[in-house]
Amino acid sequence: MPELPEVETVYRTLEPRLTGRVIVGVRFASRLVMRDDPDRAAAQLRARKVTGMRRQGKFLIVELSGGLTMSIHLGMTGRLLWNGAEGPHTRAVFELDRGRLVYDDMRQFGRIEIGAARVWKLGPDALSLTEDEFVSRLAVRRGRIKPLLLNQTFLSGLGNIYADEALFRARVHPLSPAGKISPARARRLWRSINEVLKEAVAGGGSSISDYVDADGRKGSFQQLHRVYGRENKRCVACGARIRRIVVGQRGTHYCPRCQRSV
DNA sequence: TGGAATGTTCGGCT
DNA sequence: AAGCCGAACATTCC
Repeated sequence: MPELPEVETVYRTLEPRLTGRVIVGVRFASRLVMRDDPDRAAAQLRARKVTGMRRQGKFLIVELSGGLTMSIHLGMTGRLLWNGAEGPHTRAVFELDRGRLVYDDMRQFGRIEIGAARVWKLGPDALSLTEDEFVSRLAVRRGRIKPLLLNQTFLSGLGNIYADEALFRARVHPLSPAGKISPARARRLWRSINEVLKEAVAGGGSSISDYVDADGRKGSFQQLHRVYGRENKRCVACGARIRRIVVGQRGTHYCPRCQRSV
């Protein structure tokens, strides 16, 4: 479900509802999603006020009174639903003084943690990194560009969909050695990343299978994907067949005619 | 039945 | 050290 645009959309729909609310009760229903002692974690959260919220990469960070922080990663199928109904995959419920927040996660790859330990390890957010910074960080890298874009310590927020979409827009082959991409093309890639992320946020994210925002609404950006999920379809730019290969164990979609700079 | 799915982490190897 | 690979995590869908 969640790459930067989807998490940003959840953030935007949730932040106005959550800020200022007081947590009156917490229930964790999964030891996978909450790895610490769930009773202890619930006790730590209870009676705290939400003082603010932010997003870094694919993490949502909830700031609480008393200096406590809770970080939430939606994994692959996590959903945060404002006043949502509980279902078979509900893994946590936060009761607030007004309203409730339901965390639903079919595959349970998501995590809710007290503190922000994993957030400190992230690289710069994909939407806050400057063009010059991106180009210089890229130049010293040895590996291939696609796995690098998915590496959250290099850049945080990009996932499989937007990595493929950004590479297509910049006409960069996913197997290109990152350090050998010319500065001009690296700048174009930075602009493509920014462009596709901002357009996706404007479209409310991509709903491939089950992503919805905190109000249960689907995104629309999947309709504008140019390569992701379009294997064997015509390239929107040149008409060639979109190809799917596996890179770093992830399905990777690209146009063999447009993306030649290996 | 096998494979794939918007993600991350860990161990092993070079 | 960096980077690559495979496996693992859990569940559903085609």
